Amino acid sequence: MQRRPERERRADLINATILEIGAARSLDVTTVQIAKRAGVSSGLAFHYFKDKDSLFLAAMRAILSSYSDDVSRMMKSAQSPQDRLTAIAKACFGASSLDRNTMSAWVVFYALALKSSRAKRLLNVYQRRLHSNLVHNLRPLIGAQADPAARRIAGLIDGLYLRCALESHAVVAFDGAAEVLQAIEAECQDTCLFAAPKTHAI
Amino acid sequence: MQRRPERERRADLINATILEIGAARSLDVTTVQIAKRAGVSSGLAFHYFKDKDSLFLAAMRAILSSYSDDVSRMMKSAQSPQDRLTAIAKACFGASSLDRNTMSAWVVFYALALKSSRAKRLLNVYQRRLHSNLVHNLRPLIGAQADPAARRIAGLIDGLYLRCALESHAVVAFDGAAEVLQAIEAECQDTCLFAAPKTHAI
DNA sequence: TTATGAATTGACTGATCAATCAATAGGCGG
DNA sequence: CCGCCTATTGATTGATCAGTCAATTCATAA
Repeated sequence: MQRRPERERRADLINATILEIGAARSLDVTTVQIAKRAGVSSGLAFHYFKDKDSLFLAAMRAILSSYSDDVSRMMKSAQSPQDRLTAIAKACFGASSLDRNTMSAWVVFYALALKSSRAKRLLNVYQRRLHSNLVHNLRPLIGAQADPAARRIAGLIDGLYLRCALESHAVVAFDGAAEVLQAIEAECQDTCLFAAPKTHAI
Repeated sequence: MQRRPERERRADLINATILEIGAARSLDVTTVQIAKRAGVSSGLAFHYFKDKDSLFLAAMRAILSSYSDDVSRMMKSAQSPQDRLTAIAKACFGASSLDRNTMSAWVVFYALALKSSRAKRLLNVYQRRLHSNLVHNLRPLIGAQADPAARRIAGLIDGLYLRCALESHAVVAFDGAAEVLQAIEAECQDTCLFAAPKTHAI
């Protein structure tokens, strides 16, 4: 019985939840499994989280905020709208987002958002941030077309990510970021203001 | 105890399964619920389907083949590649695909495909057919770029559909087909061979 | 050292549900 | 009308699990 501060225990349990969901590739995981993976008893899981749903939502929040951090970090060093769009695309398909457990959990949480309004609300935060990021950086390039174009780019990101997650291959064979950049370039060709930094060929 | 031929009973049960999954917005539906919705006892469901999984897969197959029929029907009357691409986009966001129960079930089945190899195989059939349809009709327009472009368009369709399914509004506010056509147009602008029939403005 | 309270355990409960199966009902040929 | 076969029923079983709680362990301060 090793004692640790609440902060770390919660983190352990959240992490274990993501790992178990990733391993099972669904929400069909028991609290005993999760607790065991975290190295604690099942009772402790309920000590720190009201119920199983709350634990799932905490795990979802963790994934979304880790993604959010990725985006922020990559945007920091970008100067131009073009660079920032590239940063967004790379963050979506960066190493931490492409972790297999994370990908599976993400898809599972998408499905969860269908029935859980709390999960849906979390997803909406992610979606709105992505859309706003895209619009903000597309507007200098294509003006009023930025909004509908951003909708399409965001949809494309989700769709490609979904397909990645469903691929069984251990390593993903194609570069999602490059695909997204290609699409952005296509969207901008009207006014020809966007030129992809380097990655043209897929 | 009303007797009906096997064919119809199976169809009833499959339909009830989709309705229940749609209502619950998840796979958390009991065989008793499904059977009741189909107007039979739970035992009969197991008489016609080996187990619950088989029933789920049958329902998934029904949705995919209904979508497939939509595409075929709409492609029939199309002559040019442009028209056929338009037909594909419209079929994906046509009335029968946008039925709320069907949309929910579709998303749920996507998640199911993560863990069930049988479900994944069904999804692969759909994905390959869509990709092949797209490539076949893009090639006359953009040649060698058809393949990567088709990957993006297919991803966009999945992503937009996913977002549709997550929208809570009873009626979907935006026209997915128009978005897809707009993206196709953007992909073709290099060579300027594609002009959308009419729907430019979203 | 002892007392206090917080962290941790894991056995237990009550509910749920997939799948089974013996019993019944209905159609159909003889 | 009688048997036979199949469709259909629904009570039952056996397993699973979320969540509870009384008991136990540990850290810390007095």
